[in-house]
Amino acid sequence: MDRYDHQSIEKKWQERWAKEKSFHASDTSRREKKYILDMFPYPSAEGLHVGHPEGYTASDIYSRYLRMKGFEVLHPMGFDAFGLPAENYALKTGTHPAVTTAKNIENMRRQIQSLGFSYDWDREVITSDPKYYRWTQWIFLKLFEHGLAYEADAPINWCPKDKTGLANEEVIDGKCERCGTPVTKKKIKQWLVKITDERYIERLLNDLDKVDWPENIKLLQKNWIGKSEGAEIVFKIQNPKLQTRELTVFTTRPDTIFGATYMVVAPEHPLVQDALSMVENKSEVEKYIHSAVNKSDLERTDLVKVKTGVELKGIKAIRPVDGQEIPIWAADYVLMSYGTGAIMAVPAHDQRDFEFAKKYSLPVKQVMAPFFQNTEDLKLRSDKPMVRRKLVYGIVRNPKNNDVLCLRWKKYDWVSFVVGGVEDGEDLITAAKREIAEETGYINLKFVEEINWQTHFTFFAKHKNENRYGMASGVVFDLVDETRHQIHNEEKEKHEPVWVSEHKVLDAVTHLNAKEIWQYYVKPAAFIGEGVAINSGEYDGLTTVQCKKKIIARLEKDGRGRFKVQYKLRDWLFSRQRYWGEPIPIVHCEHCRKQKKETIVIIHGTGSNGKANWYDWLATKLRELGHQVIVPDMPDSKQPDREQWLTALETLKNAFDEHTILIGHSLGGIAAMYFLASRKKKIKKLILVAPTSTEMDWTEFQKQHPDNPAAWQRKFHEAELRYADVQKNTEKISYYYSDNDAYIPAEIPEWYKKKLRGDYHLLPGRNHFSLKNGHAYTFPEVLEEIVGKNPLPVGVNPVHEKDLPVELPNVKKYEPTGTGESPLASIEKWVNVKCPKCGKPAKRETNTMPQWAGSNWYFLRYCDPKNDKKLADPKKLEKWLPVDMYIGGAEHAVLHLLYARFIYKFLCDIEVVPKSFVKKHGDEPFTKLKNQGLILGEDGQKMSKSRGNVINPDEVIKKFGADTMRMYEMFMGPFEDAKPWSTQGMIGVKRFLERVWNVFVDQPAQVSAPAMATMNKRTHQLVKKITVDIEQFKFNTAVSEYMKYTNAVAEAPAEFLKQDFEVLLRLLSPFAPHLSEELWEQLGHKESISKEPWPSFDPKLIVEDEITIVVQINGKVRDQMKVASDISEDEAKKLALSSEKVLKWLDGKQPKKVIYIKGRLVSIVV
RNA sequence: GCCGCCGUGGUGGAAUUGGUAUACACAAGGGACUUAAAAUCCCUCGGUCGCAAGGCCUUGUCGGUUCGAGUCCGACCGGCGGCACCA
Repeated sequence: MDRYDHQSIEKKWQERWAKEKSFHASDTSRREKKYILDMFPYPSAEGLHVGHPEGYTASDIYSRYLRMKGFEVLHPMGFDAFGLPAENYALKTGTHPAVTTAKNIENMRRQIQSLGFSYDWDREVITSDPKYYRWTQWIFLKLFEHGLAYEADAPINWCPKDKTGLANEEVIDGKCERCGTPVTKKKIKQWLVKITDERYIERLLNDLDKVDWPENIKLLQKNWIGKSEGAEIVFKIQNPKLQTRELTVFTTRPDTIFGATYMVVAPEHPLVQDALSMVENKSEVEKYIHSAVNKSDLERTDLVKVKTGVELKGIKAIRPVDGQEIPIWAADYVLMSYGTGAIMAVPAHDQRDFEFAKKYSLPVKQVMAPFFQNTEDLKLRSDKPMVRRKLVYGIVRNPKNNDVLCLRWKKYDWVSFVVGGVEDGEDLITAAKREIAEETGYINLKFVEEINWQTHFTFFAKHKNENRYGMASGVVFDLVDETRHQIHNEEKEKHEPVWVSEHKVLDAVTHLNAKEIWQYYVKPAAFIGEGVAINSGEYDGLTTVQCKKKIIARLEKDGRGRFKVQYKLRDWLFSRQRYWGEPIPIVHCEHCRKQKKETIVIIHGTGSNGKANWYDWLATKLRELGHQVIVPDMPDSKQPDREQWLTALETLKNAFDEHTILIGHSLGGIAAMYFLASRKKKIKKLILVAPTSTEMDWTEFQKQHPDNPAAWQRKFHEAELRYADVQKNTEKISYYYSDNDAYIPAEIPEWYKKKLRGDYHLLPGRNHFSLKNGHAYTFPEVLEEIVGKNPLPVGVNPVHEKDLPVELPNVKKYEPTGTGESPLASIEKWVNVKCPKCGKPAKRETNTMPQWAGSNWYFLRYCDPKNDKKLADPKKLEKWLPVDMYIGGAEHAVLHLLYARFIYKFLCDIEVVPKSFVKKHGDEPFTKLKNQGLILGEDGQKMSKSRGNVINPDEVIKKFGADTMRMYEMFMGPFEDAKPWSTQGMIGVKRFLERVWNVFVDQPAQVSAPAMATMNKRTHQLVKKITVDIEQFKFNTAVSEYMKYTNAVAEAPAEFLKQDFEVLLRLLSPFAPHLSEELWEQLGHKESISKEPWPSFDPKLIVEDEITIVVQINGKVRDQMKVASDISEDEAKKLALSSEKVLKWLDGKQPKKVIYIKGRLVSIVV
């Protein structure tokens, strides 16, 4: 036999596998399927990186292993071929990106194939192929149809010098990668995908629990989604001249609302512009806003530590719970992009607000007291009464040496400050002074400061035989001189004064609440934990959790707020101003846009406002679709006056024409009718939602609702209402009512039915369509009535499905336009098209999709890569999905994996993936995920051209062979860890493979011996270990196991037979397939080793008959003994205790305890 | 700052999940074969004391739980990754 010539062997087998399509995945096979997926690469000009084969080898080993185990394995490969580098190269050289890309793909495919991976190349997908991106575009159309893709102004990174938009990767340290100019933000109209949609976001969060992924990746996604629960609270703004009457904030701590001492809005907040004309410090505000808005991201993050802001002088907000007026500031520590862009600042309980308040001397009001519950001997006793006491800590400092006066308690192991009760009518300072004199005798004290900080605690007061609830704050004094009064004996028995150095106070003091006060005194900070409400009126004494609930309930009742869930996740920016990407299949049509849209006016009911109930939700939805919506706050809504309301509506008269839809809820309904009856012109539609009526019995109403003064209502409904005129002045009437409305008796809708023609909709169980009874935040029925089932924005028209793909035009120039538009915008021939809706001249969308667009669904296409009728045949999807194992780099932990999950869920929802399948397998695409660790350069640094530590896989393969490279990459270390490359280390693996080869050369007798005897025990053990290691992705220990095994063979070759070698080759074939195939063939087999079954082992044969047991004395190994593996506990102990060494170590002493761990050790305790 | 992960010989790493720490490999040193080199094979290889038998110490540092800790708990030190004013 020849020398191990890896080059010719590897070439031979790669050609044979390709020719015979050895790794074809059959769609029709009856065998159980497995789908093993690699993250497909970007075809870069540099070609393959040594990092790629790590993941590919692992997945290849796993795939080959599963095939041998009898599974039908889908193991595909493709290319994520759209992207920036090809476009940048085109800019430089004029070479078409398609050409560059094709060349790079060819090279990379060759490199990948030279490693002998078992891909089914017939299923290759390339995202830049029109046959592929046709379906990427199709998915976009579906997203658009379902309201999940929309246009909005969004900021892009903009290089003012190059006049071009930049991708995030092109921004290095806040500067343009090419010219070094600081990057600014520019707002342009862009496409966004609504990944935050309520139909998806909770599923994206919760379904993480259903997948077998590394915990850190799941956590990364969870944090990225960033869910927080709290409340949305509406603050009234007192200045009547402002258009903005309200400021809505989001907070996770509604329980601290009484501590909101000021408001902050982001510099970009609309209130700022609105208020500008009437603030007293206009130029100051303007200056601040200008500098804040123009700060780059870099500057904003750089200045994290220094918060800046400016007060909007002359404008105040009103705290809803107690009507307190508080100032409003604009500051860039509040971000427009999160929540509502405005906060209520609670400096006592939020660190950022605290820093800001300190800097600008704003009041800090504590409303949550830290609470400590004492345990052990101070534990509360349920049979004793609870007494609340106000306490004060008297902290005395000696200015000469900075020592602090403490008390050491004699009966207990305590140290505290002087502490005592505050008597009724006594102020803190007097009380503290009195206690200090009584307990320590010091009388000459100089008042320094009151620590305006309360802590609460409970304990059982033994001396009084009662439970105590203490509320403590502190007063600080300086010691003037050491004059001391006599102390009572009673006090002397209890405790003694001790002086503690100020640095040691925290260690010395034993009471947690005293420590807390001291800490606040030394370094005041916000208390962000949970506690007990104080200074909060009727809410005092409630815990944070209780207080949150009560305050939210109160705000909801008042229509001033509601429970709210907020996420950090933003919508997915889905357009790029680039050439080399999928064109967005949309046509913008001016003609369609110009068609008149409806104006919608919503009139609220008694005691409500325009933001309450479902009004805001409906208004937002309608505005998103391009409608004009007016939701006026009606004057004096608690005591509504008809004439005032009609006057208010009269001021909106320009809004009423034949396109107007008027919605009135409750009293707003009757108001709408009075208004309509007084007019001469028609409107389009009147929608009445549980309207009141002139027929209402207000006496009965008052009985039912004693807290709701009906007098105003009665007065409102007194005037005559000509229902015929109402009917006359509207094209259509639509009426919504409920079957359990506490305010509108059931006969009222019946009465209306006779009086007004229209569509009457009964919606059971909806109460009065208001917040007070239930959670009427949304009203999808009315929305659908106005805009239809799947509303689309006007003038933005999707390309017909049959016209897909919208192919990229062939161009010569790739320069950006300088306006921030895509290079496609200048290709007039392509841009100008007929509107797919009206046929008039229109323009194509010129933005292209981001790279994620093609990569978030490619694993579906592998199931049916050539289908030109559908994205993929449902039957084939059913056959292969979900992906059983997905392998790739952790850098895709958040974006790619989140987007892919989202798109997959969407495709499940629209039944591209069959419903029955989803029901059975769920809607998570990747059951199991493994991240390969980074391969570093030989210097332990990240590989990079500039460091010159890049390893070229082509050279490695040429010199050492594909099998050696594959095995070495597995041997380097744990699959998921980062690890440095070592060419030296590879030599060890190469030697190993040569040894395997030489075993056949040197031991022909044994190898060819007839396989009569049973397989070696060592081989059984090998089968077990390798099987377990592959299942657990512990490839590094698997390789070491092969090495140990061959070392054992080399030591005693005569003990191993042909069948042992055959098993070794089968086990080795996933790791080193070329060598294994070659030797397998040389052993006389005709069929490929990949078609062989995976070896099995006999568990009985693995057990050694003789094992070594260790004897420990007091935890130290003192002896070893060889015993039969089935030795009993008693025998083992007896044997251990009789060992010579053990006797010597025991030295006559009797063992206290003897522990036996089966098959491991005997532990003797002396 | 917050969240997560990690720290074992000269190096990459192993350790049956709480049970003989340093498997397997690389490097280094010594030897065999050879005119020589490469290749190959054999021996040594955590530290320290000892002629030896053997003892003592050792998994970033300190402390704890346990018969027993690289593994569990607490504090600290150092490194890596993610997020970064998210109300």
